[in-house]
Amino acid sequence: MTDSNPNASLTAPSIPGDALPPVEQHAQQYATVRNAHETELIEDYVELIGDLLAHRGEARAADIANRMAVSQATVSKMIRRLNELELVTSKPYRSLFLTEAGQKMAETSRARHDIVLHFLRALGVRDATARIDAEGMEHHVSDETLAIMQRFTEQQQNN
Amino acid sequence: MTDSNPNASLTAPSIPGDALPPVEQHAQQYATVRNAHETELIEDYVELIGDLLAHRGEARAADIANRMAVSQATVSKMIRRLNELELVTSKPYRSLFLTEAGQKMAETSRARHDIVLHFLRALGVRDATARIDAEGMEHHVSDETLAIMQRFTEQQQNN
DNA sequence: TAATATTGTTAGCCAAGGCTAAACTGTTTG
DNA sequence: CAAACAGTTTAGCCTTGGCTAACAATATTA
Ligand SMILES: [Mn+2]
Ligand SMILES: [Mn+2]
Ligand SMILES: [Mn+2]
Ligand SMILES: [Mn+2]
Repeated sequence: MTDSNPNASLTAPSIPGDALPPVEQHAQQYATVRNAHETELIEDYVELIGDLLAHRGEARAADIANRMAVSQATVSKMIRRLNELELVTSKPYRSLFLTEAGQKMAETSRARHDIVLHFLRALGVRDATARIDAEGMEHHVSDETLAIMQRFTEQQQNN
Repeated sequence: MTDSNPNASLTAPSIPGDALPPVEQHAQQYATVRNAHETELIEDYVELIGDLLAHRGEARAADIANRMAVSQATVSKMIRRLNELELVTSKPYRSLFLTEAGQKMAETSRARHDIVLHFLRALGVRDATARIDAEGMEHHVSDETLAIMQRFTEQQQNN
């Protein structure tokens, strides 16, 4: 620390706000986020495949590419990975289907997604905004928070 | 679609739930999330550096590595990138400092983070859980939702 | 002050998730 | 039924964000 510290205004915290959390707790925050990032794309794919099967009767790679706004090549590579994870089954040039595990993941993800979306709407967020926010938030909401969101939404509807 | 469709239960949607959003809107959801992912780690670093400067007077690479639970090498590489983006200034083996742009980003990110954290606590989420959830959620909350969260928290406190 | 401990950097590796271009398969249609 | 079109796959590239191991610089302390 020199006298020419260019952030002088930050070095003497007159009003330091919340203190920093303990190192271990702080590290846990970031670690949990990194962890979520590893699985979230997988969940989005599986959830979308489930939705396409439910609403359209089939899930084609081209639909996924369009709905996600990524290239078909990207989808193709991801499908290979979903296959390796035994979440989907696929025959070349045919519709995708979900394995047991895939169906389970799709249901769980869809349920979580819906709770977050409905919560945001109950809060007063416009539908289009709520959909965008929910798509990202869903992967970072703990079970505890999820339960609270669900209760909140239900109470809102009983008023 | 063959007769041996293993997801038969999903192909005739008796209760199809919400319909799929229009393709363009759906694509926008995923695109917004991908976009957030590009900047969120940068924001976390800058925000943490600002916090360390405010609360500790200096921001060392080792502190960041400890608080984020990543290796020093990872931090070192990231600092180079923050330097290239002109968000931080650094001399070898010395504390980091934020540029003007860095300070601005730190403030914005911190403010957003706090609004989400305080909102979750106001909702009734336990502090430790709220901190973990906020760390991920903050990057996926629109300005619209953020404003609503802030209003909710204030009203909660006036009761 | 010399030895040791701490801190920071660099090099080289990996996986994930994007992309384009090119090849291949299946479907539709003149 | 052949040609054109649409859908799918593959190959090869890129960036991000992790990692470990080896090395360099600074700080501490015997
Ligand atoms: Mn989802
Ligand atoms: Mn999502
Ligand atoms: Mn933050
Ligand atoms: Mn964060």
